[in-house]
Amino acid sequence: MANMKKIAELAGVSLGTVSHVLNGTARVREPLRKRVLDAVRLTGYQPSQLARGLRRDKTNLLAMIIPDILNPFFPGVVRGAEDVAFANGYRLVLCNTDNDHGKEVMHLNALRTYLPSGLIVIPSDFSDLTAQTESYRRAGAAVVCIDRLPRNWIGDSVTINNVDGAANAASYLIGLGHRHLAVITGPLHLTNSQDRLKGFRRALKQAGLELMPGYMQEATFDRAGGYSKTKILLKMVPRPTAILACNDLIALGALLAIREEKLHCPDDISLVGFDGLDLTETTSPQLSSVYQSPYQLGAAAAQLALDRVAQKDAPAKHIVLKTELRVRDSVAAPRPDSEAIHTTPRRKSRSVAS
Amino acid sequence: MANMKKIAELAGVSLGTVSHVLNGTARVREPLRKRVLDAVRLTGYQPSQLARGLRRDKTNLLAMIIPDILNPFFPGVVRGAEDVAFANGYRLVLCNTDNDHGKEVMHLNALRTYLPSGLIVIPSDFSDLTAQTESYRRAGAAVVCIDRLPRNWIGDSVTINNVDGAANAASYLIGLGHRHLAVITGPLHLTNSQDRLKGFRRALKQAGLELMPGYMQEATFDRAGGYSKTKILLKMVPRPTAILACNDLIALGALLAIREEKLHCPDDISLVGFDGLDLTETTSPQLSSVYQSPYQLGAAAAQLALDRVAQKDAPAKHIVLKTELRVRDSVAAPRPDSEAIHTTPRRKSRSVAS
DNA sequence: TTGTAGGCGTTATCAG
DNA sequence: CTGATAACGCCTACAA
Repeated sequence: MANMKKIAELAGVSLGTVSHVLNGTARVREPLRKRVLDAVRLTGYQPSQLARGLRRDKTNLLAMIIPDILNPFFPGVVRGAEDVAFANGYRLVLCNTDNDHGKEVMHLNALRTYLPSGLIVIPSDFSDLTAQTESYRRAGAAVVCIDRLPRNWIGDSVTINNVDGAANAASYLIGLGHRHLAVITGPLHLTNSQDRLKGFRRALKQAGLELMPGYMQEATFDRAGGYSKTKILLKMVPRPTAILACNDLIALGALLAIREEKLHCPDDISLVGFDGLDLTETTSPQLSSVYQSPYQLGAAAAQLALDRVAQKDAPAKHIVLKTELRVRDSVAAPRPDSEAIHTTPRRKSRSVAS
Repeated sequence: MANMKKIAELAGVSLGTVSHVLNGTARVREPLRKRVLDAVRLTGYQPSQLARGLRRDKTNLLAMIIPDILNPFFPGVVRGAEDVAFANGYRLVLCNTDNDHGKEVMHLNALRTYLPSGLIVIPSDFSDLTAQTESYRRAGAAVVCIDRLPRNWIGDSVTINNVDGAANAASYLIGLGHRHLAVITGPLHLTNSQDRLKGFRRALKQAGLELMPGYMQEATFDRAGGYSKTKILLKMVPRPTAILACNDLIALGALLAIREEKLHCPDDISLVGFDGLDLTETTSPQLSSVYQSPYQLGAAAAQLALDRVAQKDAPAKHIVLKTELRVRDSVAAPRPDSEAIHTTPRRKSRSVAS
């Protein structure tokens, strides 16, 4: 490959001049400038990101650490980040942790030696990441945590309003007349799970309802988790008339369990998911869900990281994105016979922002 | 961060010795060796991948170019590649092309300057990539094309047996008694689309059936494509009794169109998808599909790339993975009244490998 | 405005 | 077996 030296020769100028032209780091007289640019075009020269990175102590790479790209929520996040990165001349290095903190630390340590400009992390759990990320910051790299936060996190972050999102969904169900609401949370060591539960609790409290013992089940954020916990819920007496599943995969598992128990959603039991993935549109019944935009989450994170690169010591930013309850066919008023009180049933209402 | 010089000082040896210990490039006497290793442990030293890459003319990065991580087929591919990469100390740089050849070329050119050891590409279309990839090969990087192949591709590749997969599905439908089979292909400038159509045609021919005019529709590989083309198919006279959708998203769109036309799958029309994504299990009816393993595709590609790095001039390898027809609820024998000939209906058969 | 030269952290060559 | 030392390609003072 061509390098700067060759360009310099071809253009009949010195190495420094080539660099100046390329980086606009000094005013170069037009004829020389043109000769350099011509040589660049002629050879298709592109500067070595490696050498440049070595010299500048920073590359145009953005490191991104996520739990698992196979979880349908994350591709959107990655894509959002990649688009913003690409638009600004950055590339994404992607790593999966499988929610394994050990793997996360390995990636964190390994990636640093590529001197990325920024690091976007969806933490594997609530472990403190300060030590690891601090070394990035010392190296001049921006660090942004998204979706959930590690213990003691005070740096930049992008999350969604989990509390309001969940509260909204629960309130909606309560408004339909439900009094026996159950919740299947994600792993409670994740801050987003905690917050969704908090929102659910808040809505119940506001309505003067109690969370019955056993009506709160903690599951993994996947179909299997939703399936098994729903099986438990459906056996309880009294059986809940509505379930808030704290993500869509859990809701999907719940739907399967409900179907398997020969119950009908929404007639026997209402179901609301969280995330609003595409797949909620193709189940039957179509799944109601608290929508959030994974793309926006990733894009905002990448933008925040790039901003931080430019403005090293602005105060930490905490972006909180909105959610939107999308009501579809999986919710209905409870059966009259299953409740003493019966409020007017509403169905097919449109979006309710939170 | 600590660097080799510091380690050398701390261990009281020379720079070269440190390098030798770290890379096993020369036998170093135990006491010295130990002192170096201790210094490394003490400082948490990690070699700069940038400097190393610059010197070696090659990094531990694997570049991966895919159409769109939002398409649910690709995350599996990426994950397979990442796992193999990670296990061998490599990291993945991920880029999306949106099937835009221009964007693809930009990525191709930009990524090269990071000197990745390998490049895994899912081509955006049938454009010739030889020029671009040749420059990778000259730089000593392995190039592997997967899923579909660009024009004139003679290098390493990993694909699936698209022809047999599609033929198998069509034969199965024919075996059920269907005589009016339609196919919705993907974009026909993609080799996988071409091959699936080829397989479909072969099965028809073998059964002495003809592909009726209009029964072959070309769509984009997404829900919208499947939806609109199915609408067309359902209006035809005679209406096809079975549709082979050349990927699952198309099948999903088809299902929606069928539902919207107040028809019933599989009673009125049988439907088979391609890919066997998770979402085929949660539709109703559950979607039959020609399964392939995206994870294996990605993993094989990464492995092939790493093998190639080790064995630069072994002959090009073309790995072809198998598919497996997964029969679920979306297929049935055609209605007796819709066909003169009526073969014995079969349902719920298990997997049929191809 | 342009050229020169030192050095970023490694690896690899070559003496000792 | 160990230690200097010269690149790798680029950026950036600093000198001209």
